Amino acid sequence: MPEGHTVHRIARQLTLDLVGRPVSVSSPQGRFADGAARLDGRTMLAATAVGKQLFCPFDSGEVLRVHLGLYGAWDLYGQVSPLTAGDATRASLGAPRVRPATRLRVGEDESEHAADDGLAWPPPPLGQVRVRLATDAFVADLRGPSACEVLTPDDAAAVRDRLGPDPVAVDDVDAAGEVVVERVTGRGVAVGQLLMDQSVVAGIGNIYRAELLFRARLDPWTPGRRVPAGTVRALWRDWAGLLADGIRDGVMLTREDLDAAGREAARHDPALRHWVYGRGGLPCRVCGTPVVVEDMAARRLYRCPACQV
DNA sequence: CTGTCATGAAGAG
DNA sequence: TCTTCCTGACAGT
Repeated sequence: MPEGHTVHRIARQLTLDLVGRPVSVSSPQGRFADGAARLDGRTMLAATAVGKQLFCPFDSGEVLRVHLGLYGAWDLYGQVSPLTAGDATRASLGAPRVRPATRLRVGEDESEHAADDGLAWPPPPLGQVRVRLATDAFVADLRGPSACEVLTPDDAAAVRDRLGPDPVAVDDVDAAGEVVVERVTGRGVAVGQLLMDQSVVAGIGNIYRAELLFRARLDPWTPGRRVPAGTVRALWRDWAGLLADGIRDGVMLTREDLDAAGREAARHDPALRHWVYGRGGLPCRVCGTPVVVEDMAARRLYRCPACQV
């Protein structure tokens, strides 16, 4: 499910297929009925991700805010615009009323696949759909979010202000990096915990956390104030690069050691994608020492006890 | 069928 | 640091 790259991809998708159009907003499940009624028929003005949060301002002056949490996902149907040149063959299959089809699950491991859905348009909601955003040609169904609410622009800005920098959302990447340097080196909390703190840096989840720290060969338990500023800058730049890759490819592939063939294999096999995440007890890909799994602030932490110092 | 686990984070104490 | 919320996949019975 979602770390930062997923939400940026969703923002791009909604920008292509909903922004600038009046959007039919409903809540098939009913739990967002009031919010849906306030937005229904309004034009979506933008769709923007900051960290793991999605903000969609409407011409009513209100802002839809969505956070997927641990389980949230979007299902897309109909004429789904290609996000990158690479998927160009697989978009908009035919006229929606005749051949709805492309169901594209975004949020899980993003193995997006088209599936023939039958004949009905609009497609019947699958599962508990909190909100449906629809045009004649495109449907986006949101299931299982931890947050889905309508905010005033001020309240939306307040939420954004509580977040640390997101490399994709900031104007000046280097200046934003200095903010992260201050927020990491100013505290005694473990750096592994600080990278997961959305008010320090936005968008990093458990997988990127483990992988960024391995790539830096840095022990996650190092207190923030013991991490050299240059190391934090390098972590920030690495995060910016990994996020850009994830947005482009739709996959969290964090191994820079793979050649083109290796990367292609890893795209299809989650077991090949990471250095340490999910590899507890397995040999470190660099030194062979078993990867350690332990708890850090109630989340699973993966690290190589030999490489990361 | 049940139990377990998961890429998140708010809120209580 | 613990509990709670939300959903789905999968392993085991």
